[in-house]
Amino acid sequence: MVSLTAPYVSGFLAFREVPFLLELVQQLREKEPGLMPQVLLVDGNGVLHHRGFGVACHLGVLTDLPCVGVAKKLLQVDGLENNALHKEKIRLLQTRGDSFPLLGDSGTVLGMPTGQPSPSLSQALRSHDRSTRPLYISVGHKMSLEAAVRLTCCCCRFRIPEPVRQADICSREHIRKSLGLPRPPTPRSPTQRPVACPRGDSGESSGEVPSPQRQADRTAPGGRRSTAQCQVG
DNA sequence: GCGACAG
DNA sequence: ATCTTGTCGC
Repeated sequence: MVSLTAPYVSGFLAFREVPFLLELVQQLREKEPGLMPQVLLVDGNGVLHHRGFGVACHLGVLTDLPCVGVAKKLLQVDGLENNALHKEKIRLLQTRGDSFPLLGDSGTVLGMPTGQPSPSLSQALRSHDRSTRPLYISVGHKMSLEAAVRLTCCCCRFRIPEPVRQADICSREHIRKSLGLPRPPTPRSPTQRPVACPRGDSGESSGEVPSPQRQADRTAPGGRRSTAQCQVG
């Protein structure tokens, strides 16, 4: 268990969570180097960020590991807006793997279309056939956007890539146990449905690095969870 | 009152 | 993130 002290401030997520994530990676390096992931899926943004340096970049630099930013909501920066046009583009994402580029005003680019070469850095991705809401993938560290999008999609059994999802589930369970709280009901959300995985290739292997976090303010809202993950390409 | 708001 | 309410699919 850890206790987060820094408050959550949009644009400064890394300053709240990175110290704990970094500590976990370092512990892994020291105690279980064989389990060191080749890449981290980070719950948050990479270069899709106010200053082009979100938590996925932050963690990537500090760990020297390839990192992918996997956000569940669009961070509206650099002119990017979750407006009608954006929603229409989302609507046009038909199947798993479909994506479109997120182009910021700065021209510096934050995204590009799947498969097409361009200096883009982030994309809205339909991660699952049965999920309407996209994921917002951005380069974190040492990875191309194309690879980041493909990897993320390959990790999705449901909307949220399994490494992130499992870290989330496991950390919540850990907190629940440690607090002796009653079981939260299993919500039948209209969002996620059990469907098939991407591919059934033989050479599959994936490790998981749950990174539980928490905060312990009495009245303050915001029980925390996990973030980083790994996956073999 | 309204929009923003990674987690 | 968390919380509610409502809908739909299995």
